[in-house]
Amino acid sequence: MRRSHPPEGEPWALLVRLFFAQRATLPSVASELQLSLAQCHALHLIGTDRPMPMGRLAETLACDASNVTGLVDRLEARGLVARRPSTEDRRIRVLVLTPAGADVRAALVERMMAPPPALRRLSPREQRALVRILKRLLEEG
Amino acid sequence: MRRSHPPEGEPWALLVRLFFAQRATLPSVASELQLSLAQCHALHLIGTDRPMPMGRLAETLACDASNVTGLVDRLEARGLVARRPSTEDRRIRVLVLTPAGADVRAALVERMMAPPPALRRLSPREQRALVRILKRLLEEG
DNA sequence: TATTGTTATACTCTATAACTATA
DNA sequence: TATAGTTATAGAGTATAACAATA
Repeated sequence: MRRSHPPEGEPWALLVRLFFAQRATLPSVASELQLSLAQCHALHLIGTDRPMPMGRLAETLACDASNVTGLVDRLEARGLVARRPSTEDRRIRVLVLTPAGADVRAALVERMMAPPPALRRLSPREQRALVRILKRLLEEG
Repeated sequence: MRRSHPPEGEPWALLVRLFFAQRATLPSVASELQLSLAQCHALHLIGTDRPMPMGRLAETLACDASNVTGLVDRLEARGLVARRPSTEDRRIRVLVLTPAGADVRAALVERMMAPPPALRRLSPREQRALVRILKRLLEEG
Protein backbone atom coordinates (compact mmCIF):
# COMPACT_ATOMS: atom_id res chain seq x y z
CA MET A 1 0.00 0.00 0.00
CA ARG A 2 1.21 3.47 -0.86
CA ARG A 3 1.56 6.02 1.88
CA SER A 4 0.41 9.03 -0.08
CA HIS A 5 -2.23 10.20 2.39
CA PRO A 6 -1.35 12.27 5.45
CA PRO A 7 0.32 10.45 8.32
CA GLU A 8 -1.57 9.43 11.44
CA GLY A 9 -1.15 12.56 13.48
CA GLU A 10 -2.52 15.02 10.99
CA PRO A 11 -5.82 16.68 11.77
CA TRP A 12 -7.49 15.62 8.58
CA ALA A 13 -6.68 11.95 9.06
CA LEU A 14 -8.22 12.19 12.52
CA LEU A 15 -11.33 13.88 11.19
CA VAL A 16 -11.69 11.15 8.58
CA ARG A 17 -11.44 8.52 11.30
CA LEU A 18 -14.09 10.36 13.29
CA PHE A 19 -16.31 10.54 10.20
CA PHE A 20 -16.09 6.82 9.64
CA ALA A 21 -16.66 6.05 13.30
CA GLN A 22 -19.77 8.21 13.28
CA ARG A 23 -20.95 6.97 9.89
CA ALA A 24 -21.06 3.45 11.27
CA THR A 25 -23.79 4.46 13.73
CA LEU A 26 -26.23 5.82 11.15
CA PRO A 27 -27.28 2.44 9.68
CA SER A 28 -28.21 1.17 13.15
CA VAL A 29 -30.27 4.29 13.82
CA ALA A 30 -31.94 3.88 10.44
CA SER A 31 -32.85 0.22 10.92
CA GLU A 32 -34.09 1.03 14.41
CA LEU A 33 -36.59 3.40 12.81
CA GLN A 34 -37.30 1.00 9.91
CA LEU A 35 -35.87 3.49 7.44
CA SER A 36 -33.28 3.23 4.69
CA LEU A 37 -30.41 5.71 4.59
CA ALA A 38 -31.98 7.49 1.63
CA GLN A 39 -35.27 7.75 3.50
CA CYS A 40 -33.44 9.16 6.53
CA HIS A 41 -31.81 11.78 4.37
CA ALA A 42 -35.07 12.71 2.66
CA LEU A 43 -37.06 12.82 5.89
CA HIS A 44 -34.36 14.99 7.41
CA LEU A 45 -34.66 17.45 4.53
CA ILE A 46 -38.47 17.54 4.36
CA GLY A 47 -40.24 19.70 6.85
CA THR A 48 -37.44 21.86 8.08
CA ASP A 49 -38.07 25.51 7.40
CA ARG A 50 -40.04 25.88 4.19
CA PRO A 51 -42.12 23.48 2.06
CA MET A 52 -39.99 21.24 -0.15
CA PRO A 53 -40.78 20.91 -3.85
CA MET A 54 -39.86 17.49 -5.19
CA GLY A 55 -37.42 19.03 -7.64
CA ARG A 56 -35.54 20.78 -4.87
CA LEU A 57 -35.38 17.54 -2.90
CA ALA A 58 -33.84 15.79 -5.92
CA GLU A 59 -31.35 18.62 -6.26
CA THR A 60 -30.41 18.53 -2.58
CA LEU A 61 -30.09 14.74 -2.57
CA ALA A 62 -28.02 15.02 -5.75
CA CYS A 63 -30.08 12.38 -7.47
CA ASP A 64 -32.44 12.09 -10.42
CA ALA A 65 -36.03 13.32 -10.15
CA SER A 66 -37.35 9.86 -11.03
CA ASN A 67 -35.59 8.54 -7.98
CA VAL A 68 -37.43 11.00 -5.75
CA THR A 69 -40.74 9.80 -7.16
CA GLY A 70 -40.18 6.30 -5.85
CA LEU A 71 -38.63 7.49 -2.62
CA VAL A 72 -41.64 9.70 -1.88
CA ASP A 73 -44.02 6.94 -3.01
CA ARG A 74 -42.70 4.71 -0.26
CA LEU A 75 -42.63 7.41 2.40
CA GLU A 76 -46.18 8.36 1.42
CA ALA A 77 -47.31 4.72 1.51
CA ARG A 78 -46.06 4.59 5.10
CA GLY A 79 -47.98 7.74 5.93
CA LEU A 80 -44.92 9.82 6.74
CA VAL A 81 -45.11 12.48 4.02
CA ALA A 82 -47.80 13.85 1.68
CA ARG A 83 -47.70 15.50 -1.73
CA ARG A 84 -49.49 18.86 -2.01
CA PRO A 85 -50.08 20.84 -5.17
CA SER A 86 -48.27 24.13 -5.32
CA THR A 87 -50.55 27.14 -5.39
CA GLU A 88 -48.19 29.08 -7.62
CA ASP A 89 -47.25 26.53 -10.29
CA ARG A 90 -49.52 23.59 -10.94
CA ARG A 91 -46.65 21.50 -12.25
CA ILE A 92 -44.96 21.58 -8.85
CA ARG A 93 -45.71 19.23 -5.95
CA VAL A 94 -44.52 20.23 -2.52
CA LEU A 95 -43.81 17.74 0.23
CA VAL A 96 -45.06 18.06 3.78
CA LEU A 97 -44.63 15.83 6.81
CA THR A 98 -47.67 14.14 8.29
CA PRO A 99 -47.89 14.17 12.11
CA ALA A 100 -46.52 10.61 12.07
CA GLY A 101 -43.71 11.74 9.77
CA ALA A 102 -42.85 14.62 12.05
CA ASP A 103 -42.62 12.20 14.97
CA VAL A 104 -40.31 9.83 13.10
CA ARG A 105 -38.20 12.74 11.89
CA ALA A 106 -37.91 14.08 15.43
CA ALA A 107 -36.79 10.67 16.67
CA LEU A 108 -34.29 10.46 13.83
CA VAL A 109 -32.82 13.90 14.50
CA GLU A 110 -32.76 13.14 18.21
CA ARG A 111 -30.61 10.04 17.67
CA MET A 112 -28.52 11.45 14.84
CA MET A 113 -27.68 14.58 16.75
CA ALA A 114 -26.99 12.84 20.04
CA PRO A 115 -23.41 13.74 20.90
CA PRO A 116 -21.07 10.82 21.61
CA PRO A 117 -20.10 10.39 25.26
CA ALA A 118 -16.50 11.25 24.41
CA LEU A 119 -17.53 14.83 23.68
CA ARG A 120 -18.66 15.37 27.26
CA ARG A 121 -15.22 14.44 28.49
CA LEU A 122 -13.80 17.56 26.86
CA SER A 123 -13.26 20.49 29.18
CA PRO A 124 -15.34 23.62 28.56
CA ARG A 125 -12.21 25.29 27.29
CA GLU A 126 -11.56 22.46 24.82
CA GLN A 127 -15.18 22.57 23.69
CA ARG A 128 -14.91 26.30 23.00
CA ALA A 129 -11.67 25.78 21.09
CA LEU A 130 -13.28 23.01 19.05
CA VAL A 131 -16.29 25.19 18.22
CA ARG A 132 -14.04 28.03 17.11
CA ILE A 133 -11.94 25.77 14.87
CA LEU A 134 -14.92 23.97 13.36
CA LYS A 135 -16.58 27.26 12.53
CA ARG A 136 -13.49 28.25 10.61
CA LEU A 137 -13.50 24.91 8.79
CA LEU A 138 -17.14 25.43 7.81
CA GLU A 139 -16.68 29.02 6.68
CA GLU A 140 -16.26 28.19 3.03
CA GLY A 141 -17.27 24.60 2.34
CA MET B 1 -40.23 21.00 14.24
CA ARG B 2 -39.01 20.08 17.69
CA ARG B 3 -35.78 21.60 18.90
CA SER B 4 -34.53 18.63 20.87
CA HIS B 5 -31.10 18.45 19.27
CA PRO B 6 -28.25 20.72 20.36
CA PRO B 7 -28.44 24.35 19.23
CA GLU B 8 -26.30 25.66 16.39
CA GLY B 9 -23.22 26.64 18.31
CA GLU B 10 -22.59 23.31 19.98
CA PRO B 11 -19.53 21.36 18.93
CA TRP B 12 -21.38 18.22 18.00
CA ALA B 13 -23.80 20.04 15.69
CA LEU B 14 -20.80 21.57 13.97
CA LEU B 15 -19.10 18.23 13.61
CA VAL B 16 -22.27 16.79 12.11
CA ARG B 17 -22.40 19.65 9.62
CA LEU B 18 -18.76 19.08 8.72
CA PHE B 19 -19.47 15.38 8.45
CA PHE B 20 -22.31 15.93 5.99
CA ALA B 21 -20.33 18.51 4.02
CA GLN B 22 -17.48 16.06 3.62
CA ARG B 23 -19.75 13.11 2.97
CA ALA B 24 -21.21 14.99 0.01
CA THR B 25 -17.83 14.86 -1.75
CA LEU B 26 -17.51 11.08 -1.63
CA PRO B 27 -20.10 10.35 -4.34
CA SER B 28 -18.24 12.58 -6.78
CA VAL B 29 -14.96 10.83 -5.99
CA ALA B 30 -16.71 7.49 -6.44
CA SER B 31 -18.26 8.33 -9.81
CA GLU B 32 -14.93 9.74 -10.94
CA LEU B 33 -13.44 6.30 -10.37
CA GLN B 34 -16.52 4.51 -11.76
CA LEU B 35 -17.21 2.94 -8.37
CA SER B 36 -20.28 2.76 -6.17
CA LEU B 37 -20.04 3.79 -2.52
CA ALA B 38 -20.22 0.17 -1.44
CA GLN B 39 -17.40 -0.72 -3.84
CA CYS B 40 -15.33 2.18 -2.48
CA HIS B 41 -15.84 0.93 1.02
CA ALA B 42 -14.97 -2.65 0.10
CA LEU B 43 -11.93 -1.68 -1.94
CA HIS B 44 -10.74 0.47 0.93
CA LEU B 45 -10.98 -2.48 3.30
CA ILE B 46 -9.38 -5.07 1.01
CA GLY B 47 -5.64 -5.10 0.74
CA THR B 48 -4.68 -3.08 3.75
CA ASP B 49 -2.57 -5.05 6.17
CA ARG B 50 -3.62 -8.69 6.06
CA PRO B 51 -5.63 -10.80 3.59
CA MET B 52 -9.36 -10.34 3.94
CA PRO B 53 -11.67 -13.36 4.19
CA MET B 54 -15.09 -12.70 2.68
CA GLY B 55 -16.77 -13.31 6.00
CA ARG B 56 -14.68 -10.67 7.71
CA LEU B 57 -15.47 -8.21 4.93
CA ALA B 58 -19.20 -8.83 5.47
CA GLU B 59 -18.72 -8.32 9.18
CA THR B 60 -16.78 -5.09 8.70
CA LEU B 61 -19.26 -3.76 6.16
CA ALA B 62 -22.05 -4.74 8.56
CA CYS B 63 -23.95 -6.50 5.80
CA ASP B 64 -25.04 -10.02 4.93
CA ALA B 65 -22.55 -12.50 3.46
CA SER B 66 -24.74 -12.97 0.39
CA ASN B 67 -24.33 -9.29 -0.31
CA VAL B 68 -20.55 -9.62 -0.32
CA THR B 69 -20.79 -12.40 -2.88
CA GLY B 70 -22.36 -10.05 -5.44
CA LEU B 71 -20.15 -7.13 -4.48
CA VAL B 72 -17.00 -9.18 -4.98
CA ASP B 73 -18.44 -10.71 -8.18
CA ARG B 74 -18.59 -7.25 -9.71
CA LEU B 75 -15.19 -6.13 -8.44
CA GLU B 76 -13.72 -9.38 -9.72
CA ALA B 77 -15.42 -8.96 -13.11
CA ARG B 78 -13.69 -5.59 -13.38
CA GLY B 79 -10.36 -7.16 -12.55
CA LEU B 80 -9.86 -5.24 -9.31
CA VAL B 81 -9.91 -8.10 -6.79
CA ALA B 82 -9.43 -11.86 -6.85
CA ARG B 83 -10.68 -14.71 -4.67
CA ARG B 84 -8.01 -17.04 -3.33
CA PRO B 85 -8.58 -20.28 -1.39
CA SER B 86 -7.42 -20.19 2.19
CA THR B 87 -4.63 -22.61 2.94
CA GLU B 88 -5.87 -23.21 6.46
CA ASP B 89 -9.60 -23.73 5.95
CA ARG B 90 -10.90 -24.79 2.58
CA ARG B 91 -14.28 -23.22 3.26
CA ILE B 92 -12.72 -19.77 3.43
CA ARG B 93 -12.00 -17.53 0.44
CA VAL B 94 -9.63 -14.63 0.98
CA LEU B 95 -9.67 -11.50 -1.11
CA VAL B 96 -6.61 -9.87 -2.64
CA LEU B 97 -6.19 -6.80 -4.80
CA THR B 98 -4.96 -7.20 -8.35
CA PRO B 99 -2.34 -4.66 -9.49
CA ALA B 100 -5.17 -2.73 -11.20
CA GLY B 101 -7.19 -2.90 -7.99
CA ALA B 102 -4.27 -1.59 -5.97
CA ASP B 103 -3.97 1.35 -8.36
CA VAL B 104 -7.66 2.22 -8.11
CA ARG B 105 -7.55 1.86 -4.35
CA ALA B 106 -4.52 4.15 -4.14
CA ALA B 107 -6.32 6.77 -6.26
CA LEU B 108 -9.36 6.44 -4.04
CA VAL B 109 -7.44 6.84 -0.82
CA GLU B 110 -5.52 9.74 -2.35
CA ARG B 111 -8.73 11.64 -3.11
CA MET B 112 -10.60 10.59 0.02
CA MET B 113 -7.79 11.65 2.29
CA ALA B 114 -7.09 14.95 0.56
CA PRO B 115 -7.58 17.62 3.21
CA PRO B 116 -10.07 20.38 2.32
CA PRO B 117 -8.52 23.79 1.61
CA ALA B 118 -10.17 25.22 4.71
CA LEU B 119 -7.88 23.12 6.88
CA ARG B 120 -4.81 24.90 5.59
CA ARG B 121 -6.20 28.22 6.70
CA LEU B 122 -5.91 27.11 10.32
CA SER B 123 -2.86 28.39 12.13
CA PRO B 124 -0.30 25.82 13.30
CA ARG B 125 -1.50 26.43 16.82
CA GLU B 126 -5.11 25.77 15.85
CA GLN B 127 -4.08 22.62 14.02
CA ARG B 128 -2.28 21.33 17.08
CA ALA B 129 -5.30 22.13 19.26
CA LEU B 130 -7.57 20.32 16.81
CA VAL B 131 -5.33 17.26 16.77
CA ARG B 132 -5.28 17.12 20.55
CA ILE B 133 -9.06 17.40 20.82
CA LEU B 134 -9.78 14.88 18.07
CA LYS B 135 -7.45 12.37 19.69
CA ARG B 136 -9.46 12.67 22.87
CA LEU B 137 -12.69 12.20 20.93
CA LEU B 138 -11.32 9.04 19.33
CA GLU B 139 -9.96 7.58 22.54
CA GLU B 140 -12.94 5.41 23.23
CA GLY B 141 -15.14 5.25 20.17
C1' DT C 1 -23.71 -30.28 13.81
C1' DA C 2 -21.83 -25.85 12.82
C1' DT C 3 -19.66 -22.66 9.55
C1' DT C 4 -18.32 -20.44 4.86
C1' DG C 5 -19.80 -19.02 0.90
C1' DT C 6 -23.26 -19.36 -2.98
C1' DT C 7 -27.82 -19.26 -5.15
C1' DA C 8 -32.72 -17.92 -5.47
C1' DT C 9 -35.81 -14.40 -4.54
C1' DA C 10 -37.58 -9.96 -3.38
C1' DC C 11 -37.38 -5.12 -2.26
C1' DT C 12 -35.00 -0.58 -2.33
C1' DC C 13 -32.02 2.76 -4.57
C1' DT C 14 -30.34 4.76 -8.60
C1' DA C 15 -30.02 6.37 -13.51
C1' DT C 16 -31.65 7.07 -18.48
C1' DA C 17 -35.20 7.75 -21.68
C1' DA C 18 -39.88 8.56 -23.05
C1' DC C 19 -44.07 10.59 -21.61
C1' DT C 20 -47.91 13.94 -19.56
C1' DA C 21 -49.32 18.18 -17.85
C1' DT C 22 -48.29 22.77 -17.25
C1' DA C 23 -45.76 27.10 -18.11
C1' DT D 1 -40.23 25.35 -26.39
C1' DA D 2 -38.96 24.45 -21.65
C1' DT D 3 -39.91 22.58 -17.01
C1' DA D 4 -41.95 19.38 -13.07
C1' DG D 5 -43.05 15.13 -12.22
C1' DT D 6 -44.26 10.25 -13.65
C1' DT D 7 -43.59 5.77 -15.84
C1' DA D 8 -40.84 2.04 -17.92
C1' DT D 9 -36.80 -0.24 -17.67
C1' DA D 10 -32.36 -1.74 -16.11
C1' DG D 11 -28.51 -2.47 -12.94
C1' DA D 12 -26.59 -2.31 -8.21
C1' DG D 13 -27.20 -2.85 -3.15
C1' DT D 14 -29.43 -5.18 0.54
C1' DA D 15 -31.75 -8.99 3.26
C1' DT D 16 -33.81 -13.74 4.12
C1' DA D 17 -33.96 -18.53 3.25
C1' DA D 18 -32.30 -22.75 1.27
C1' DC D 19 -28.26 -25.06 -0.22
C1' DA D 20 -23.30 -27.28 -0.99
C1' DA D 21 -18.81 -27.98 0.68
C1' DT D 22 -16.02 -28.24 4.50
C1' DA D 23 -14.94 -28.37 9.44
